[in-house]
Amino acid sequence: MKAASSKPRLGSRGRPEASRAAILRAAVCEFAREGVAGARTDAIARTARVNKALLYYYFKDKDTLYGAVLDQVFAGLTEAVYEVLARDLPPREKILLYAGTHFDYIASHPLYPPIVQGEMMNARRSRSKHVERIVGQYFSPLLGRVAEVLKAGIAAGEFRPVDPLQFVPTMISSIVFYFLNAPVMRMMTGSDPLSPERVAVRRAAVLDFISAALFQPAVQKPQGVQK
Amino acid sequence: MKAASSKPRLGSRGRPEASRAAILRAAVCEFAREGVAGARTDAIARTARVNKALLYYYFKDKDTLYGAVLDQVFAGLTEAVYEVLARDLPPREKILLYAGTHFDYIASHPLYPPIVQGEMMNARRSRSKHVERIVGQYFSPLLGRVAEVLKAGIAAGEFRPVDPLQFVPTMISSIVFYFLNAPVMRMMTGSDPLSPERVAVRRAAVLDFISAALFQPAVQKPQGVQK
DNA sequence: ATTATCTAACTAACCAGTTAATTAAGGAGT
DNA sequence: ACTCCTTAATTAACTGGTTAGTTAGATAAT
Repeated sequence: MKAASSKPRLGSRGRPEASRAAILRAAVCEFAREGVAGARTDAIARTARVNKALLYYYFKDKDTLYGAVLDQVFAGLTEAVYEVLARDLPPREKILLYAGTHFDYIASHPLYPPIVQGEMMNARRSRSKHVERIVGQYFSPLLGRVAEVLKAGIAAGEFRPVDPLQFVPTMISSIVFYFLNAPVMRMMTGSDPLSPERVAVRRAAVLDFISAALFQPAVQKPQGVQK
Repeated sequence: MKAASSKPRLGSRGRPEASRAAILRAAVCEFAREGVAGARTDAIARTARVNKALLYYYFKDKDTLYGAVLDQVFAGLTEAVYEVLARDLPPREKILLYAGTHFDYIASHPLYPPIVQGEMMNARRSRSKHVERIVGQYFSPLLGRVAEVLKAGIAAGEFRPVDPLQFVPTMISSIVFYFLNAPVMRMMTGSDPLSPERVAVRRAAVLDFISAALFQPAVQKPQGVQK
């Protein structure tokens, strides 16, 4: 009775990190579904089974909470992806491994794409504060790392001479778009595009697309490629 | 003095279609920048230099106005793109012409991508009403048309045997993503990704990606491609 | 008793949508 | 050509529901 865990109903001092985490989790869900402008703090509090004032106890305001959500999203992705980018692998394998890892991370966190895309779109409204941080802290470094792999592959003659600044965004778009538009896809096909089978098919298609668009065709060194 | 045109300041009966059009134009801008939830009817009215009540005179409510904006966006794209899809051309030329036309339309209407993407993301909140219409009226038919071109090209042996349901979204994502993320790109590179030169570079890159990912490599019929 | 955690109830601002009045043009009668 | 009426176009000012954020206090662990 003295310790804890006898009260399933958290009184006034149920473990604090649990409350904080519940708020964050609920916020991820709400921001993903409704966007920054559409998200309601009351809804977040209700989902987290917590009084609304507690949001403001742990987070300065709605915008700060949103920032924390963004950090969680990007930190997770970055961690997953950097691990494989640090490995010592030939360019072909490395780029496919990176793409596959990025894909898998998103596939296992289906709430994240709308949050990321929502933030991308906030960037056009000057006051945004978060975008700048996200870009500097997560985006630019990631772009740089992947670009290096591309350059290495091009230098080795394994990749077609693409511009990394064009190719990396294209690659990422092919990974992310499917999940962003999954609801629309469901509407068109009737079946669930997020089912494991469909996701596996998409994964294969993405890697195939990247391979075909990037890898130098099998011919070793003919005269000149057609135009 | 009796006719019109002597009063630049619209009294109470300046040409009505002009007011309606001004509202729609302002709404496109506001919805593009702020999203459905973030858009403010007062802001639209202010931008259109019109009293807010006039929005409700011409459009039932905010959501109806949003629907009108969506229709304007998709009708324009559909018209531009269908024209080229109707032409009698070999698959390679047709698919590149389609992609180029789609790209050009978006490039010349930079406010549209955020609106489209915003609507895609609304689809996950069940009540949306618009999405269903948009998908049925514009999206599914377009996907079908482009898929036909792909199938023709595959049958003719000109294209790799891709799944149209995977490839078309990938293609569209490579076209659209650049414009969606232009603000972030500007942040990373410092220069303006929407300048005519940069857009031209992107256009070339997109068509190159599509060609490389889709077209059967020059070799006629070797044994087996390297898995 | 002090401090960290938590809540019910409140407030101030905001914002979609309404109302009732105003303005001008077209016509109908004279 | 002049008054009166009707109707389309337009607005200033208001309303009521919603929502971000606050306050003052409660609860328990130390």
